[in-house]
Amino acid sequence: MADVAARAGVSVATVSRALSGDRKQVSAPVLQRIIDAAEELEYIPNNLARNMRSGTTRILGLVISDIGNPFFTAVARGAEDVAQQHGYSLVLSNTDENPEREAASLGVMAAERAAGVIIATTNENGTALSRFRDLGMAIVAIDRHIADFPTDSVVVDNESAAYEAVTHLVRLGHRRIAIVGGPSDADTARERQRGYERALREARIPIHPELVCKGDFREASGLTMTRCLLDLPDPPSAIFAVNNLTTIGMLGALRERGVEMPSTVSIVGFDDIPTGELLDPPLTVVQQPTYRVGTRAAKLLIRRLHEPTAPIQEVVLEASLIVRGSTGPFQTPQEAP
Amino acid sequence: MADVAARAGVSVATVSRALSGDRKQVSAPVLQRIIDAAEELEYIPNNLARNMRSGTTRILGLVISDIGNPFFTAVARGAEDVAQQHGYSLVLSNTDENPEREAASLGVMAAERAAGVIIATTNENGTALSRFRDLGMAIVAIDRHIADFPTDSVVVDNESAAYEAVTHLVRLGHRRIAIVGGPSDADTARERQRGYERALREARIPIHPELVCKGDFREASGLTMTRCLLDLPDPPSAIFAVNNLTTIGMLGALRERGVEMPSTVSIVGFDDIPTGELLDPPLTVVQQPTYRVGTRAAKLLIRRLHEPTAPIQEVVLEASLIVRGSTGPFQTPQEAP
DNA sequence: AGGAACGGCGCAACCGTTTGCGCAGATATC
DNA sequence: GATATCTGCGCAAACGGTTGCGCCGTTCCT
Repeated sequence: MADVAARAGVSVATVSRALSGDRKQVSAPVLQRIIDAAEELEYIPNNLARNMRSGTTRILGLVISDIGNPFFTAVARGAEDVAQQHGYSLVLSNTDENPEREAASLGVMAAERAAGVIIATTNENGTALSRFRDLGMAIVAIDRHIADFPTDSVVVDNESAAYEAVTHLVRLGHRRIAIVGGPSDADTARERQRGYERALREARIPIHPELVCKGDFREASGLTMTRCLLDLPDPPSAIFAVNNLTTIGMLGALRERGVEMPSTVSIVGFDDIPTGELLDPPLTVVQQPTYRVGTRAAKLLIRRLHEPTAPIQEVVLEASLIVRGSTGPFQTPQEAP
Repeated sequence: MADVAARAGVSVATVSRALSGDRKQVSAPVLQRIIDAAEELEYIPNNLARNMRSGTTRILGLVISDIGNPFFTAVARGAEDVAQQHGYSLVLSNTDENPEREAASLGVMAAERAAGVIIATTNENGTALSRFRDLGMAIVAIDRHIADFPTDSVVVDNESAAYEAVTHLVRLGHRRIAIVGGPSDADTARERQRGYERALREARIPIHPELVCKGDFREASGLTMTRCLLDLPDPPSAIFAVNNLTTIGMLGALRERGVEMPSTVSIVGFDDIPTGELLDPPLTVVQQPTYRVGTRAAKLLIRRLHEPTAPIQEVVLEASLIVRGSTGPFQTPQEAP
């Protein structure tokens, strides 16, 4: 900047004002000289210095378990799009659901003086999180709420969506409907199970404990839980899988056993998988507005940066049931080939 | 930091040395006092200031077309893993193959004083790129080389992989083998086509121009090109699709026309798709070591940061053909049902 | 015992911007 | 024509660390 100032024959203060401060404070001819000089010198402002002065950056953190999970991939894309539009950068951090890595990530964000973070927390370290809020960092929770304290958040109406999915199965005549669930410490898993239970209750179908499985949202757990269900003396005629990876594991188990969809068993998954409609049969799923989760979260975060005292906002997005080929009318085992 | 210094009864210089400088320059008792003080005050060092002094950051840029593309998702995951291991942060930027957005992204990285960038370039703005190299930013090219100047890079041996894929089809007895290609300004597309041609030439199969299509690596182009091929008076018995999105589009076209794999047409795709083995039939693909592309690129970049004058290194990774169910022996049309 | 070498610490300059304040000259006000 | 107001710009102090240099006290060597 000193070079630019010298070349334009003014002080650095004036250059600063011309390039980023009040343009009204500098006269037209001088402004032009400065712009030309900056151009010729290929001047690139140093954000480090700028940010140090202002005490904050235009960096947003995205702390998630795994960018490889299609859900988070779409979230990341959405968040980055709006961040870029508003002149922010997005830094990515994968935690693999590991609370220590999550805490470390937040530490990095704090050291880097990120303006705020979007986080899908493991919820096992509210203390670490609250420390960073106390530091003045803006926080937006996605997918799951943060246990101990309220923040801006954008979540999906899991209960309604699960209810709708299971009701769809009920209407097709199924009565032995299993749920291949998630970890009970994740509120998303609990909400989806609640939707499952409400749908059955409303249909006056008893809830059989042996049809209610709990896993860890990973592919392997979907595989093993489905095997267990198929080994039951009276296996379910329909299965509801509570997340995308679980669904993929489940499909593996069905293929392994040669079980046919939807004739032998109907399948509905929560959260779409990338090639869901190319599968045979195409998968019936609850489709989450993943991209919009990302965009809304980023918008919420940026809004909070501008209005730190605005009331806390909780955005609930609706998921929608996409009926494709993996669900069909109940057939008694005798009917099946 | 001044607070910590006051509490420990030393100068800020000593605190700095204790916390990040030469630990040997500070005595054990003082060191302990400083560490305790920092702990109690919940001191978080300000990287902005630290970086401003040193003139560089521990931020790595990842500039790609779309994190939603499974190829880049895996690359990002790999890169972030090694970045995190080495204490770097990864900032993400999607360009959608738009040269202007690419240039803008690089501008942001430069302003943010990123230590280096990993980039899959559109190659339409060598000038913008070279400017940033001249600025002293380390650059690692992935997937594609950078047109005008040499840099560290990690690419896949596209030609050999394509050759292997097409040779696989030849060995199965296919002679009318089509290629659903990419844009000719992408060297990955050209290399894959070269592998295709070499395989045919070696098998003494003439190259029919009507079986050589060119698209833009997107799903829609895979769809339309495949339709054209199927409409041919003498349609191909096997198709080689040059990237993952193209393959997905192709599958859509085949399903739409009710064409069966592998009996009517054999399919091999370049670059695996997430649920490739769950499809019916499971897809035969050339599997790229995507995650390793990311890790190697990040390692290369970090190495260069430590040894700026090291000779330029070009890493070529091998892809491998995964034979699954979508390719089978050639059957004359009469044989097919 | 006197000087050299060394270990441990503080002083102060520096990194590149932003911004409050002050100053000079031009313009408006009475 | 003197005073008040405004406009355009420079001076210099921050922001929060790092680091070369120098000072002091101790230990080691002869």
